[in-house]
Amino acid sequence: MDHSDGAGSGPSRPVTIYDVAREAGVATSTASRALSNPGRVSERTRAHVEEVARRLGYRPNRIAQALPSGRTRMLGLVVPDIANPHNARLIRGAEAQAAAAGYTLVIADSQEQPELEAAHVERLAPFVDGFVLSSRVDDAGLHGLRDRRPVVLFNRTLPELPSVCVDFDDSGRQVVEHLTSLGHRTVAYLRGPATSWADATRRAALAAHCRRHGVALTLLGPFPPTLEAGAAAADAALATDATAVIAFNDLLAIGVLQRLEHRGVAVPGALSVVGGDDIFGATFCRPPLTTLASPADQAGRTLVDMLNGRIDATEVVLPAPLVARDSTGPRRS
Amino acid sequence: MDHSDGAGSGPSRPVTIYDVAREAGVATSTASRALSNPGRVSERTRAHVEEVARRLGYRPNRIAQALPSGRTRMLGLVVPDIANPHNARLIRGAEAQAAAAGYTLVIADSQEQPELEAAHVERLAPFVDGFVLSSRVDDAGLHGLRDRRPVVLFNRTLPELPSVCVDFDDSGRQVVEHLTSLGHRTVAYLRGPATSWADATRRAALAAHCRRHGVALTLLGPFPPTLEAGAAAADAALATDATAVIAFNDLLAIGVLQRLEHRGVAVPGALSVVGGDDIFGATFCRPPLTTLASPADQAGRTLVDMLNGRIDATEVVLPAPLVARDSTGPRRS
DNA sequence: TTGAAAGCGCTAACAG
DNA sequence: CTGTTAGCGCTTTCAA
Repeated sequence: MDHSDGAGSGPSRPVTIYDVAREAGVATSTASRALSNPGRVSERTRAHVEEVARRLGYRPNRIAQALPSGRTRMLGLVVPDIANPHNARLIRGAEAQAAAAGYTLVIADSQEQPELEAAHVERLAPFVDGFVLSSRVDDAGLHGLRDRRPVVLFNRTLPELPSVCVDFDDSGRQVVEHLTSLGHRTVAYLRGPATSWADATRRAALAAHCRRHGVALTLLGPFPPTLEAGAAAADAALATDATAVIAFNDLLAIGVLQRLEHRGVAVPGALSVVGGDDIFGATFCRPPLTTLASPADQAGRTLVDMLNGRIDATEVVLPAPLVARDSTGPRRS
Repeated sequence: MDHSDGAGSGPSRPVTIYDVAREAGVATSTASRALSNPGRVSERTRAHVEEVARRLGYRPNRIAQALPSGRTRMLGLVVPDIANPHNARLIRGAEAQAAAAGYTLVIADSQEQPELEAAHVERLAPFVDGFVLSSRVDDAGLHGLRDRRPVVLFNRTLPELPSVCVDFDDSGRQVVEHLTSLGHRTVAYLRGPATSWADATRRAALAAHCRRHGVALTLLGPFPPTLEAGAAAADAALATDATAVIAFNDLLAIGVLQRLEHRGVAVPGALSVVGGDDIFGATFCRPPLTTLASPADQAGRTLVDMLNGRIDATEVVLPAPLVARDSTGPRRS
């Protein structure tokens, strides 16, 4: 099928606003106003220009629009691991809200590497109006970026930067109380990446609540937050006298579960295991994982709203209720 | 034109190539050449301009660069479900190869909705030099897009469009032979989305191989390719006399496994289950899932190479070997 | 209400 | 090898 308009004369160039203006018999500025700034032009003209534009199949060149204004109506979202279902929820939430506001969300995966994250941000920056970051970059790097583009942070706080975080303190309390109610007095925390603000915060909250409840807390790691790292993490935990372990996230926790099964350690009989974000898999691993229901989708929506200035709060904290499944149980006697 | 910088008055505008040229005492075109077209300028000048650019902190305005050339060095990748770990592998592969070629990959999630996919493509098109699509859009829609931007397809073929597909025929053969070798003679296929080319192709391959081996094949569905849909799919399968079921993908297969356990149906004792893409979760669901090792990461790399013209093959077919785990076993007697 | 014209920052002819 | 200049397509003053 031939969609060209100039009777078979070469590949037809895209229709510009000049074509529309000429065809409609008005100035380009009038055409521009009619199309994108209705109200500053007579109704008759507007309708006419619009009709012509439609007839010609005119599509504004977004790049050209962006050049003078500097605005592209695109938002960047960088996650540390796109294979982690937890981030999929963040993405879904952010994307829905971005679309609702007429923005396009572009997603990038930093694979837990701060350098890769920085590279992505560097590349995307010229094309986006702002960033949602689930970041592994250090504070200085984040501050540097802020001068270029507006930034909002997921699960991380930094002075001057808006953020949405899980309530690590309260969820830490829930976990510790859950474990103490089951009789546990010796607990190990399996750390996530050293560059993770969430890990540091979670760890601190856990430490505080353990102290308050007279629970001994052992810190193990850091470990990569992956299924594979679960083996080493499980072995490390078994080398302590902990009767329960809390993992940085579900990926690590499920990996731990696999290793424990492999080593013949009963869960929760011999060891209780707690995860961190209630991902896909937490319901069907063996045993189903006790974890925290991280509200990543809502976080995504809220972050985009903040970036667009539709919410002017600067530090939003979202609850992450404990979901008790079968990987935790009474302390072995 | 006023390109002055006005010594310290107000928020410093970004430094442009004009600033660099003036500071270096050369023409803008010389500065441009020195920076982006080395070789057509004297070594001395090049070095000098580069030094000045660095000192001033010059960063080319990508939007401005893209306006005349129409090229942004960005590639779009749209997947039907970003929460499906299978797609995460596709993304990883594509991203790595894009980065290696100096491209930025922007990712979008169509949530299995053709309309949403079309909307994403529409929005991204002005900003990307081409698309990798794991598409649910119909053939006509795809052809329309092709006139706008280069497109390559994952797990779908269409005349005139380059594609990378899993070898559905051979993987179908492997599955059928695996099941017949276990004594199965009555098999059900749990369909995926009606808009999925992969589903249609897989189904056809399965049908052909079943016929060849004298196996009765029942088609059930279509079902959404989700964990949740697994319940209905399992129930439908149990209502037939099939002794083995093949699911469109692992998400659905794992959902089936959950439902079967819930209903007290032994796997593989009473029913064997086969998945489709070997995702995260396939190793630790109960029982571990027999499935096909879909080479999504390699597909991602190859697709990007095709888009960049680094590979000029037009239809690449990748093998997806059967991975036999514990969800398949001898037919119940 | 409409038109003319000046840029947005960069690249690419075309001269010199 | 380097400088001058004309756009890329659009928005936006500034006049009329």
